[in-house]
Amino acid sequence: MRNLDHTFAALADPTRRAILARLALGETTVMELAQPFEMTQPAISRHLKVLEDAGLILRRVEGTKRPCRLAPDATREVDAWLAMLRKALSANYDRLDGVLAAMGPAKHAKKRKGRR
Amino acid sequence: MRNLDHTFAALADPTRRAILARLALGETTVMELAQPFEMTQPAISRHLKVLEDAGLILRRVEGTKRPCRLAPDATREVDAWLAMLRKALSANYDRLDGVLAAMGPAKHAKKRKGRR
DNA sequence: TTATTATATAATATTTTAGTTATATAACAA
DNA sequence: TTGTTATATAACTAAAATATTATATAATAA
Repeated sequence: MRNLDHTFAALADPTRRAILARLALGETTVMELAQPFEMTQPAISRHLKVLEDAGLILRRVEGTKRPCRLAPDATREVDAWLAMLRKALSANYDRLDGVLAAMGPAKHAKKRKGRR
Repeated sequence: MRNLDHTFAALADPTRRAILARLALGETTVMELAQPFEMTQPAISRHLKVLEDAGLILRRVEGTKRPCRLAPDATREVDAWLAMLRKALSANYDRLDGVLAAMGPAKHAKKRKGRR
């Protein structure tokens, strides 16, 4: 799951998320991406490399430009992993639900030693 | 969106994802969490703090123990953000679909200057 | 050819992260 | 009270990430 590391890490940076949000509107060049940020062009190039390595964007060559776009299956792995968590959460919720139902009202004091 | 930073960053570490996967099975203590890892207890405590700050887990006090569990709405913000991306991706896909349909077969050479 | 444009890469400084050991604290057991 | 258990915190180190400036490269324009 080495790649989940990269993908989540790539998503953890606000500049990179902003870049992705911009790319959600469609393909653009590096310069165009860099413009709204108070950051040098090399910094943006590095961010793009991180996004590319994470599998979040694709780049093609067009003359001297390198237009970027979202990778079609960008969030697939991440989605799968989060789905696991969500499933666990709803399972836990159901379990709690069952426990509460089984206990009925006002039968809360169980054998646990501590306070609650 | 400061918190998205924290949540994604927390998810970027394999140890922390393993901890979450373990918690998906149910609440446990710090020691129990630490056991499968080749890592000291303080290291695990720090990971737990990161997860807590990211809103991914909750902790309660039970005597000398601090049982952890998944936060019920752990992935909510993250899910929302990723949903935005997915939506954009499918929109882009539909758009491409439309373009291809409009072009019909074998009418690919458009006005763009470069090779393709 | 030479200049310009769009982008990448290298060297470097700064900050952040992740781990370690040592130590503190609070609850429990004896 | 004293020792033990479960966990947290501090001090520190090492490694990784982020940004900067300076420079390289490759395509286009003149």
